[in-house]
Amino acid sequence: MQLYQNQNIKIYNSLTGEKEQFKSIHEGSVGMYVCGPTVYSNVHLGNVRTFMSFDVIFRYLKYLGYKVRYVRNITDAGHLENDADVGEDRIAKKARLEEIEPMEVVQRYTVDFHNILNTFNFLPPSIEPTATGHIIEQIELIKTIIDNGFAYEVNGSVYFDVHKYNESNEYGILSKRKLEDLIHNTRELDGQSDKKNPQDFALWKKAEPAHIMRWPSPWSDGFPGWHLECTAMSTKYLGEHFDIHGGGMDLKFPHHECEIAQNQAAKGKSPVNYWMHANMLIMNGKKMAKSTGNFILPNEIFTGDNPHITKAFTPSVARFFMLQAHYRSVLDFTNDGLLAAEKGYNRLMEAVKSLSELKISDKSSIDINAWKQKCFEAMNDDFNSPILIANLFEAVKYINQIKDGTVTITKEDLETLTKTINDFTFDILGLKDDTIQTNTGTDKLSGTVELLIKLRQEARANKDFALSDKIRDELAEVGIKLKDGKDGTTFTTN
RNA sequence: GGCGUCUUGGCCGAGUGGCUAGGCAGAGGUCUGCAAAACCUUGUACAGCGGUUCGAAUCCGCUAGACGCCUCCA
Repeated sequence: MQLYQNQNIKIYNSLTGEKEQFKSIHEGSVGMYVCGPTVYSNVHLGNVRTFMSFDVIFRYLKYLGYKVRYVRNITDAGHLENDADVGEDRIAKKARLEEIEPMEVVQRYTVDFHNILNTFNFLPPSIEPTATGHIIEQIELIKTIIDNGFAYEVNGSVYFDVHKYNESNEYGILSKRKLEDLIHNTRELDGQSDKKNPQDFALWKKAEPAHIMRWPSPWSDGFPGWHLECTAMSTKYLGEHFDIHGGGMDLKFPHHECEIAQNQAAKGKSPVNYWMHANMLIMNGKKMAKSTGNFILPNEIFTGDNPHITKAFTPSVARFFMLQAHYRSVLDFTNDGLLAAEKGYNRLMEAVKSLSELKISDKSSIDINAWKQKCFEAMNDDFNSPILIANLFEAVKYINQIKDGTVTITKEDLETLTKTINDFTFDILGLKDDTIQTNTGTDKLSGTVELLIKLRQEARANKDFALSDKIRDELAEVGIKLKDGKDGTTFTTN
């Protein structure tokens, strides 16, 4: 008996606009595809938030006992900077600017991406396929779409015929757009496009002579269209029809819309049961943009080296901060928000650490099993991590009250509490305890401060408060804070 | 211009047609030589205007504002 058999998960499906009961296609298994990054620059903090949302979803589904195959791709083939028919591909552009090979660009930023995600304690996906590793699959897919009459070749390039597709299918079904509206609102092109209609999108592009990333195909030496890779790779690893497809809100149109169209055109079926879209991360109330300076790199959070924050924050604090907001809400990244999150996070960690010291009683005055079920229900309700965190703080209060003796707990309930809070905090939310370690007496600084603490203790015993306060204040000046607790004095550095 | 989302107390941020979200800050208290820390208790709310309803912050309409997409983006 797996946990998931007792839990009713509801997922907000972007396709229908409603929360729906989750039921996997194959009993006990879940296939989930998430659009990964294009590796042409350092990973954006907004990317981190999106992938974090799906990391938590992945963790929860696994925790419930599902066998989850989580596929997240790396887009390493260059794609054009715009959907008009011209422009440079972004990886090639970066390669030119930095005077390195396109594949060096790809390698550099793939490594950066993995480093940052590791720092944030992400679980690796089950499969992380690359676009350039699936050129053959993409070419085969194009052939099928051409054979089915939904694509045409012009001058070595192949385009998806959106108008033709719309006659028998619904282009815009996901993003709630109408083709006629799109036609009216499309900006004028310069007339140099090979497309029949501006709404058509490229499945294959013939490469200009200077273009380095190129592959042979029946139509030309060229490269695949951006939307195609996800269709090819999701189909290869999850099948023509799978459970969950996720990504950032901004991918809804045109990217995911085109994926649906490609799948319908090639296989005659909609690819996905549940479409999930994570909302945007903004900063100080505005869109993050390098150009305006309203921008922060993930790494700068850990070093504090950015004008928008006043200090460094640990990865878990940043993670905790993000998970305090629901994945479908816009989240405003601010220094004050981080500061508040840090305090809350520390309080949670302190409580978790003190679980082993709690005294047990014959009776419990609190209902731990009801509390535990509330934790599950929070996650069952469209992966509501903020509600889960609120529940965790309810447990923090219990823990402190048990310490105070105003609440009692039995041995069995304490075991349930301990397991549940640990599972949800660390396994499901993916937090780590990276609170500042108090002294352990293992290094020279600790030994020295321990000595001062002892001297202060003696001064206090002798009522020499002038000396004891001097020790405390001057240590504080060099950044060592003393904390007087019930079991003696500890210190923290900053 | 088109499409869509959102507007909650000092700040962040959940949620529901009638019942405490939670965190941070503030206030009161416990502890302390004093403080800090820690812990306990606790006030303040649903953008504005109409409507539906026995009852709406929660549903509908209008107004104002914010954001996103429509062009590469998670």
